[in-house]
Amino acid sequence: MAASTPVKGTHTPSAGTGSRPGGRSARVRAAVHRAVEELLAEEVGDGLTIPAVAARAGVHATTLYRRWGSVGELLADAATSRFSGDVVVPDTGSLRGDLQRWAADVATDLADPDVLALMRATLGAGGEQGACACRGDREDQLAAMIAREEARGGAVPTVERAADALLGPLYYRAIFTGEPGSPGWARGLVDALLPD
Amino acid sequence: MAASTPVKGTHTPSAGTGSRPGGRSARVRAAVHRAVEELLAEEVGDGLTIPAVAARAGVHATTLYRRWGSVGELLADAATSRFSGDVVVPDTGSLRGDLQRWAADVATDLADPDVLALMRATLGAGGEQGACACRGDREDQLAAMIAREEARGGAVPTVERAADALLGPLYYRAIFTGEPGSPGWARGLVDALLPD
DNA sequence: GCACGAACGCACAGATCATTGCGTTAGCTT
DNA sequence: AAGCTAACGCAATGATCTGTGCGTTCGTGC
Repeated sequence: MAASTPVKGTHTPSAGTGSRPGGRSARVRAAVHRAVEELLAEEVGDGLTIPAVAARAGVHATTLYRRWGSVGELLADAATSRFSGDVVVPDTGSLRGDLQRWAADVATDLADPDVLALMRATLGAGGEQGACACRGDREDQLAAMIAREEARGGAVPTVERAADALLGPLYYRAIFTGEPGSPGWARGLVDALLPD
Repeated sequence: MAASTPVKGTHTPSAGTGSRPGGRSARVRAAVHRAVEELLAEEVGDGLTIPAVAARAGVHATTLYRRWGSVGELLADAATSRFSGDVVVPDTGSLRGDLQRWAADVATDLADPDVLALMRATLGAGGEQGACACRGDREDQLAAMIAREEARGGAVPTVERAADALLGPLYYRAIFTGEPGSPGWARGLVDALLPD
């Protein structure tokens, strides 16, 4: 590993489903993802290794080495699977209502210690790719709500500004401080963003 | 490591200077910290191991195992050392000026890929302790600037609100998106926080 | 200067991880 | 229903990491 990363090119790195989405592959993938979350919840944190995950999942370690190659890619895959489609975009009729509801949902999600552990581990081992996986499609959801309000003819902030004012504090609190924000606090962020 | 963490209690975990702050210990500590940053800059990322750090620092691996015990504590220590006292609190005479200057400095600091790699690795392996180490004393600096303005008799936001509006976006962009914010963008955050 | 003790270097051993080759199972195709 | 092939289980092996005991070096206090 010191000299140069060997550029292993032919195992499905992040696709996951592969070319054969059939029963067994999907079953193994689900079991592995669950094992990752369970082990991280038990604060093994540092020493999350391929053999440990394999043992917990009831799968041979060889399979993990072949399908994912490293804990970094494994965590990135698990994070992608966990953070996609877990929060639905609300539709309350007003931008403020949508954002408040959505921010509260995100805050609740980020308050889960298991989610936090998964995010931290993914950030550490997954590098750039893993970091983006933790965002999931939340910027897209934000953009969707703003676009809908704009279609209604309302005054809207830019997506960038909204991400700064909402996702920034939400993720910062969850990751860097011991205490993640409450849903009520998250709704307050929306009030700070939108003009009174 | 599967059974139970052995509760090693008697090595200085995060103090660093220890009971003998003399020449050699400090020299070793500095060399190790530099080695950590160098290795992380070379995107070893995942496989940052004690032996690798030791070899790079020109120190025996035994020393690292004894002083730090694990990569998590080592990274937390390195992060503490790196993120303490690197940004000075400006004094421009106005809160807006102070915050703009300070936010721009933080943004510049967070734009360094080496700093990013150190933060990501620390978050992953250092757990809660490492995560807080990445904040350094930035909330304190924020509080200091706000307290000074308050002593001048100006209207000030709460420290909590300022952290949400400034540190949140700054850290979120740096960690979760590929592109860290520019100093100009950081100054814009201050304008969004303070009333016109 | 001199003694004391903490921190380090060294060599060794146990454990765990990473990787490969081959046989077997199970899902897809016709 | 039968063949084909991807994906998995299994066992073995080399590499790397983790931890320990002992002698040595260097910083600190007298």
